[in-house]
Amino acid sequence: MRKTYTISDLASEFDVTTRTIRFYEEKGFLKPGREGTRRVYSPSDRTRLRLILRGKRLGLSLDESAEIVMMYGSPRNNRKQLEKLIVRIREKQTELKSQQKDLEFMLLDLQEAENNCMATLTRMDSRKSLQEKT
Amino acid sequence: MRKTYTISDLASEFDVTTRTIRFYEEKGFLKPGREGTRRVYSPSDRTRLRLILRGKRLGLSLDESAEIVMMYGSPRNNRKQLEKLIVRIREKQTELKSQQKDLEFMLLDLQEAENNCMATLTRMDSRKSLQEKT
DNA sequence: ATTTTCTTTTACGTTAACGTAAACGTAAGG
DNA sequence: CCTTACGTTTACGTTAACGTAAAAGAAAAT
Repeated sequence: MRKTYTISDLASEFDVTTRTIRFYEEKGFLKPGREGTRRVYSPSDRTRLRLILRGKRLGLSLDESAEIVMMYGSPRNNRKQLEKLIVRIREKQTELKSQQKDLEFMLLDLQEAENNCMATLTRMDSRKSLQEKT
Repeated sequence: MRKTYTISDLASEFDVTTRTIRFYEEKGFLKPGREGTRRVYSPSDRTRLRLILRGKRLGLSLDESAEIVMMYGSPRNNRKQLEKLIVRIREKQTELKSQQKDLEFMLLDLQEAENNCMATLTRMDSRKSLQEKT
């Protein structure tokens, strides 16, 4: 028997509100089953949610996130569409790689900032220990 | 003589509107000089803008971006504040490194998606060439 | 049985990050 | 001098991504 999840299972697992999950459904990013009136989420629903949230953490809009999720879920049949999809995938890869660069530079800047702080602290310490010697 | 920039210099260089730049000033992230009524931007203003926009590309809010910019601009005098700053810097570094992980995984997923697409295309090709042989 | 806990739908409210427009000043070019 | 281009402030509008509240049903706990 396949595992399923309630809406609050997912909400607490991913630390979002149920409102958020319902909102994603409204927008068409999730299509859970129903048990009577209650929503029932499959493992694949769960994966989709996880991927959408990952996209969000990277600063993508919901639409962008959802597009990417579609990308790895869709075994297109039509050749034209497949070729278009490949183009979009490569565009996204390029964007993300440029974002990687931004991240690296920001980390370098932060490292430098930290070093400066540490150096200042060290200078304060050495001055203090000099004073103690008097 | 130090170089300066007009608001539209910066707007066109970084591909944002002048409204955006004035908005950042309203929020206190930029404090350009004035020449009469006109805004005059220094190289350091320009750098701040550049860094804020880089933060935005990474999905940070303006406040978060601005906080980071403050981090590498501020030679604090007070020891307590310096220690706090170092803590914040390390927190940010941790966040960004986790974001790096997300990025890597998303790139891997996209690579896999691309491979699948290519494989499908290849299969379509081979079937086509078989048909041509009949 | 009833209180609490979870769920549902519907709908209005909120915040960030600008967009857009009005109404006006100024400076340079023809 | 007039137009054209760029600048200013003020203020209302917009979109995304939910938050929040109301009103009601169902199930689990006491």
